[in-house]
Amino acid sequence: MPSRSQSISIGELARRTDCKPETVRYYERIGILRDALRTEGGQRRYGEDAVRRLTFIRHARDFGFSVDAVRELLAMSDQPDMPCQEVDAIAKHHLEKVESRLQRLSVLRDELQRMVTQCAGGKIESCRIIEVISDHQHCISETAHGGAQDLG
Amino acid sequence: MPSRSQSISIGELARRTDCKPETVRYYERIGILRDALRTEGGQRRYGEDAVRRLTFIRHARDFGFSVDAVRELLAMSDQPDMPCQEVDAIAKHHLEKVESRLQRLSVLRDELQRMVTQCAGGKIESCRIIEVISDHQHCISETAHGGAQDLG
DNA sequence: ACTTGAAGCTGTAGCTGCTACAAGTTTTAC
DNA sequence: GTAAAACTTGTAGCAGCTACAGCTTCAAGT
Repeated sequence: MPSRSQSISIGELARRTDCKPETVRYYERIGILRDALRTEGGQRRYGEDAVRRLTFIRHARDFGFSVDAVRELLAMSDQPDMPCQEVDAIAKHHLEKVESRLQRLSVLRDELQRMVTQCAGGKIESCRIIEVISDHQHCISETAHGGAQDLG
Repeated sequence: MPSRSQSISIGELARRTDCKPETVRYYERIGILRDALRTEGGQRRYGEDAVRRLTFIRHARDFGFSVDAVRELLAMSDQPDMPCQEVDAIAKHHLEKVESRLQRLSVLRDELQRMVTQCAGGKIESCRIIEVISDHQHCISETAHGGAQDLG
């Protein structure tokens, strides 16, 4: 059983784990945070265990693990006696994805760098950037770059 | 005026630009592809100009430009007499985003690499990976890694 | 000319991972 | 006791497509 004192409000939990109350409710809805205890008036109250669990979730998300991966990691961390091969596999798989993304992004960077430096600053008609986008022939790599979504 | 022969079907257009008919319709709906001519029966028919425009769009997307950026780039490429400063600005801005993303991803890779290599392969209880995710103290960088979404 | 099957049409819902309302209720502090 | 802050649920929105369902049209073969 978790700690006796279930006195943390959703707002405080959010503050302590650097996220928003909406996100906490979202995690509850999709089932990676357990349903919270409620006050008589129906508000959620949490204990320290929830802080730990949510910290884990947020941290794993920071590492770029998908919510599904986080779900698996959580399930595993709830089974401390099991061997950690699967944890290892998930992490390695993720690492591979990060590495391949890194590869593609750096090709992209080179391509962009090249096209920016080659722009002579004249008319659009003769702009190197527009030219390169118009015609893949101008690219270094023959294959698609694979996009670069979510660069926020 | 574009070419006289508007005889390319949406499927063929999609094939020639390496995307799907749904995507073409989507681009039309959001207004970056002009409304196509229609057969009597209501099917879309395109000319070579549409192939060029869609190629531009897809290629710009491959470079990671957002749809909004693509919209601006298209508007500019339609004005060949204008100076290309703005094109340049968009590309540079994008390059910066790619570079900062690269930075963060490589920090992430190092972190992941470290945690994978340190995993001794025992029980979850003592698994380095779970440990690191649980406690940010174990990380090299003090700040958040910023996520690594969409690594597909 | 007729049939068949592929390809097209519209409209809507789904994906990820939240975020942002609106309209009402509860808690907290004074 | 009251006012403000924080909470509640439910729903819709973001990007950039993708995937249906249920129907229509087109192109090719006979």
